[in-house]
Amino acid sequence: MPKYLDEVDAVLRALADPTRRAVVERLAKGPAVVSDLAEPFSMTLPSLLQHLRVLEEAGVVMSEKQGRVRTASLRPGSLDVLHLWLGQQRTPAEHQADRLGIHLTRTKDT
Amino acid sequence: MPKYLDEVDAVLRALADPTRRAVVERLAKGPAVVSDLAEPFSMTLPSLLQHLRVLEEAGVVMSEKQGRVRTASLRPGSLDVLHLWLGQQRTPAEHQADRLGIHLTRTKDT
DNA sequence: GAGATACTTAGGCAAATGCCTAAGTATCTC
DNA sequence: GAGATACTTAGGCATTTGCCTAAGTATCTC
Repeated sequence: MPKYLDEVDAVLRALADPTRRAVVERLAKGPAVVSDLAEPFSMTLPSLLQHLRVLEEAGVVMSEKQGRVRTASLRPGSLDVLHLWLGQQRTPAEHQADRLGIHLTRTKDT
Repeated sequence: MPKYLDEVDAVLRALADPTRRAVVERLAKGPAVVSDLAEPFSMTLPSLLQHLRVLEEAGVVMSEKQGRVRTASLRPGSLDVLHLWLGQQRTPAEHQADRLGIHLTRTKDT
């Protein structure tokens, strides 16, 4: 697997979990201290920290400890690889639609 | 979890697996018959079919059976929700950069 | 209609994942 | 420096995931 695809893999794995996405959504609004980050979840601190570690290893989140407090934040641009990958998975029909400026609406009944 | 987030969840879960991403990459080039789809993978047909089912349930792939042959294809626009979600996870700094037309390069040593 | 094809279903199993409790360790506060 | 804080590490456990083999079922081909 090429180097950039490893990154896509790590990022997608990280984002595949709802808890981790919630963390990302929270951090998109700005940095947060670990305990504050954990507060809204019905989950123990160690569990949430594990999620945070996954996000960090995927390069999506970074964190720094000052004293006994660890502050986490989103790593800017870390999700760009996903946009890139997604862009490559467009069907010929979609490329065609792009050229015509048409927006295809999906038909999915749920 | 709001309705659209369920979709994000399903799509991200589906794309979190390398085999399933490879299938998507293949289908981005055009529809394919199940057995042809399975051929490049060192995996039994039933295993690959399971992946295909996950992709279908996530709405990323659709398939149709004619006779004894099932043809799978990407469902156009199914990945749009991801673009949408990704767009919402931009940091204030990134929004700022957008306005200035600056492309942030990530510093990651590996 | 007998055999080959192309899936499909069912069941099982090992490894990965997500979560928890319990017990640290390092700082901070008084 | 004693107790409170804020993580951190370690270990365990149930569920989910990804994969397999074996045994169907529905076409197609001759």
